[in-house]
Amino acid sequence: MEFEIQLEQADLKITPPRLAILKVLSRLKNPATINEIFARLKKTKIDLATLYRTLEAFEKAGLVEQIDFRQGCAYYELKNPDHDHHHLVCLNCKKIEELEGCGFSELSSKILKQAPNFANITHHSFEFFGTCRACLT
Amino acid sequence: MEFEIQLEQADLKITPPRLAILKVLSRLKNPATINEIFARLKKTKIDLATLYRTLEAFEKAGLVEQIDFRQGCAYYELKNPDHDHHHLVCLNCKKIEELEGCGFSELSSKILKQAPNFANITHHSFEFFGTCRACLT
DNA sequence: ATAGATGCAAACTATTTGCATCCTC
DNA sequence: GAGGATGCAAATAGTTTGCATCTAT
Repeated sequence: MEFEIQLEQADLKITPPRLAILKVLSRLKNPATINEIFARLKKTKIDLATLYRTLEAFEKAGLVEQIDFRQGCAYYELKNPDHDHHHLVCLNCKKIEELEGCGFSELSSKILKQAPNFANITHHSFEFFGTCRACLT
Repeated sequence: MEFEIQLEQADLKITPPRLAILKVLSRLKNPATINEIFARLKKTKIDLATLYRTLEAFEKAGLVEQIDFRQGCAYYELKNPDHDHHHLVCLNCKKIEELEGCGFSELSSKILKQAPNFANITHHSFEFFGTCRACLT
């Protein structure tokens, strides 16, 4: 199975909670909050603390991306190295729209040239916020 | 005084706490957390709740920018419409380096073309995270 | 067998809210 | 004088941690 391989390659033990979480993440159409992910796991009873710890481990392993949408809680999505993309979020209804990528690798080296005190760039946030037409009233 | 004018133009009453907070903000070299700002206000005793409410009011009025640096708390800095810039943050020692702007207005209209469901873009996050040379060990 | 993962409960931190009082306009 | 601003205390929400038990390797 694909999920087992992902975990193995990330040096993470293959456990039922992790498989269930990966499955939920793989079915998301958009980044989701801990609570949204938790809700979709209801059938597979998993502790919230485990969910937090697992997502943290996934992030460290590079399997998951944590995103800040200014909603006071973190959003998560599976990381796909081949799919550089960002988001546009309606600050009113929280609708999330995907945007094409920013060309991170070139951007990153350009920035490093501008910042001689830094050795590398490992993460970035590149999100946009506004009002969607439906919320314009 | 300049601060009084800023408050007046923002339709905010001129009060001692607000002036003190503006003064602290104006002296920051980098975005600061609530606690850092609070610490610099020690002489002017202001309640934390007031600080939160004030910064929120300032943000709504466009005087202040709230930034997320993935540290679990918000950072704030005075907004300067003429100085489009972003940041590079060391995830280890939290050092903040300023980067030149992203050309937001052109970027924004480009993005709106890509997202027909959206009416406007009011905020964006554009921050980079990595390791500074001093933390490389 | 052992290191790491999980569940449960408790703790923590950042932030928000209710309300009485105070101050600016 | 009136409406908004402040301080204080209490509440909330998201997240983290300690620890005993369990499980994957």
